[in-house]
Amino acid sequence: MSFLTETEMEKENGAWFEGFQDEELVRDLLDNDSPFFVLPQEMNVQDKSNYEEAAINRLLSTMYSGPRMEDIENALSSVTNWNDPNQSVLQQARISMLERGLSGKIESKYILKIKCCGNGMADDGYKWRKYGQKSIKNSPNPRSYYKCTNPRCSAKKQVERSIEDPETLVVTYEGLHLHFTFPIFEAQPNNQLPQPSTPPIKKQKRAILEAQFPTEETQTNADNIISTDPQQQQDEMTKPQDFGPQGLLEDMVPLMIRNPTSYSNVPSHSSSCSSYLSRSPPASPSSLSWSPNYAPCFDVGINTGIR
DNA sequence: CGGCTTTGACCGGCGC
DNA sequence: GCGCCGGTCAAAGCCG
Repeated sequence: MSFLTETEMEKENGAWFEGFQDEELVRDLLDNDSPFFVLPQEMNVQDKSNYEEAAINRLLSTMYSGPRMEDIENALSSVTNWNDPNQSVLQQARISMLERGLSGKIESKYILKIKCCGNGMADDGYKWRKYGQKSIKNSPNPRSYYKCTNPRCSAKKQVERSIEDPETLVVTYEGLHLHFTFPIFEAQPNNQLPQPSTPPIKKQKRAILEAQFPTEETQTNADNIISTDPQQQQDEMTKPQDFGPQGLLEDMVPLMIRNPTSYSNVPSHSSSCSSYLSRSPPASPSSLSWSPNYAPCFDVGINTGIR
């Protein structure tokens, strides 16, 4: 694929949007603020194919439900270098990603086999809601179906006990934790601010979300979202941790990993979806230690074989 | 009483 | 076309 100029890129993007049901996700992929397009620094831009592949693989592994701690830290600790020539390669990676058909069309699923630890229930950092259970043919164990409780997220997982080893749970993740992809309100380097004619994408997402889940509070704040006050815009864009009053707890998770000390400053109760936030926080400060040691103890949300 | 789980019904895809 | 199977829905029940 040939490189595109910025204008051509926007033109192409417009065409893609028409074909994607989840325009929001596409916007994420095209958003230079997305922490999931952090490229391996050791790679050379000359090696485009590997570079692109690495970027895609990184994105996939991070956006799926079970990000590794290093992925999270690397992604969140990096800031896009707008002068980096690698950015053009980055765009190519995004294009490839889109061409492969993300938006719920990723071919492969993420399958984890987890040795469960007794009857203990662990927590993978996300809150799931069980929506079904089925007996599977040729399997003595039923399969449970879970959806992410975040209303903006379409991530799902299936959990079933391994036939070979009853103590092993097979967790199949499907879909993306989309809410995890835009938690950062990072001030752009060089004090670059978006043109007033192009409001911040993340604010657009808020507007979209709030249109779907309007509340008295969010409706009140809607004025802020569409505000054209330049000073206000600048304030919003330069606040590094501006989640806005509608920030969901899960939005805060990556940020807290990155900057735990600021956690206490985060609004503790305000959401465009009360039913979601009324649940226990999926990542309380104590559970934020997404360390490799913690990872094996997933909350598979399945009763230990006895129903 | 609200949120969550359970569980049977329903639906669509696929193979015969 | 039909039946099987896996995935989803939604009403009812349970629980804190």
